[in-house]
Amino acid sequence: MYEVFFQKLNEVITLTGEEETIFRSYLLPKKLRKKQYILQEGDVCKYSIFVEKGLLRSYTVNEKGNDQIVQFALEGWWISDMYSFITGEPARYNIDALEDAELVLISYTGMEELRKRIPKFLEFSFLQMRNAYIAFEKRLFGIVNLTTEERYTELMQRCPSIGQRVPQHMIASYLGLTPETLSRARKQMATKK
Amino acid sequence: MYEVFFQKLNEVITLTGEEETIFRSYLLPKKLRKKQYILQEGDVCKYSIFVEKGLLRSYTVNEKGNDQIVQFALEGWWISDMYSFITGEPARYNIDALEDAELVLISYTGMEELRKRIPKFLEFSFLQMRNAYIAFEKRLFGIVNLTTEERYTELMQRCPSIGQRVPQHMIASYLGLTPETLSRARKQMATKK
DNA sequence: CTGTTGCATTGATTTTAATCAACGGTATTT
DNA sequence: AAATACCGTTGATTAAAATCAATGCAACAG
Repeated sequence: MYEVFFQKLNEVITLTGEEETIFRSYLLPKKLRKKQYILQEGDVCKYSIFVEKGLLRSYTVNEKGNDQIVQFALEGWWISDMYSFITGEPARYNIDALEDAELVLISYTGMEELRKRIPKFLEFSFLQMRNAYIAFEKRLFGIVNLTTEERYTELMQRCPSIGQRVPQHMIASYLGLTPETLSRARKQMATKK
Repeated sequence: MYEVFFQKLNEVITLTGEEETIFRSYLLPKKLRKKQYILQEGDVCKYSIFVEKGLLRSYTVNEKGNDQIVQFALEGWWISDMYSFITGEPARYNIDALEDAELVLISYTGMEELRKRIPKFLEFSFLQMRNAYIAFEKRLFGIVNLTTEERYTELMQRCPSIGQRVPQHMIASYLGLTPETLSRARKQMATKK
């Protein structure tokens, strides 16, 4: 159990057997069926979520009733409403499963205790957060500086599996486009080549 | 010296006198005149930069020759090209002073050693990174979900001093707008009220 | 098998912001 | 003090994407 989880952890830090035992006592397994929520807007985000298997997304519903996808999370990725998680305020995002999924949950206090009890995990958390920060920075850069087509191809190169596993209109939403615009952009790209 | 720096640090963690001494040995003071660069696109970002005084910005120049402002940094804020800083690759951003500034620089290895020698600083770095992450998340949310006017007012509320200290066309750039569009939006808002 | 639902595509129209261009005011420089 | 650069505003035009609407297709449920 928790194979992917510990594999990912061990890519960055090396846990002793004892540490791993401590770790396991904080982990909560959770299975999620397609379309099920793990977090709904307005609830407090109690857990930091690690995806062992499957595919999740976080999104908001805008005033017109459209989903605005904030993030996808494949196997080995983390997802949460970070702001709600650390402040305890109601979440602004929904998180649900786009495919049946197996998750590993860690509570806020669980995370705090783990960082205290296993200093290596504090280091992991720092590096993890730094990577997440850089990813956001890149995404922001892309939104400001790249064209629709460039943004789409960038995503497809970075995460080809997203293209296969997620319907196109959700990719459009993630890129901040309407489905129609993405469809036309793809057509453009196909004919250009 | 380094008053603001240690003040900010002590808001989060408490350093002993000895730790502060260690810290000081890693700090590099630097004064910057208005319009001077501390980092230019293509160079490697060698330092994590803390602003003691003054105002910096990071930006890219797009293919049309316009500045695209990524970030402002007021007193007490950190700024760098994080990606270049941790990978050693050439920076994609320029960083320069919008006002005469006093900075505190820490090198990459300096940061690493500090995190090792002073575990509290690792904790600080984690929390700092987490806040930066959340700030980015919010900004991305704003770009996707808020109108031009909402984004502008949000920024002005969050950072009123930016409005006083930064010319409007730079704020437009930060918000991802042309100066003309921001000017018109402001007019709109004024008449609406 | 048949009706329903979700999805991608395409066309026509509207909306929004970018672009191009000009003007007046202010600050800076020499 | 005169010249210059910088800045914000405004108007006219263009370009890009959103919106509205319709169609075809595939998967799925009853």
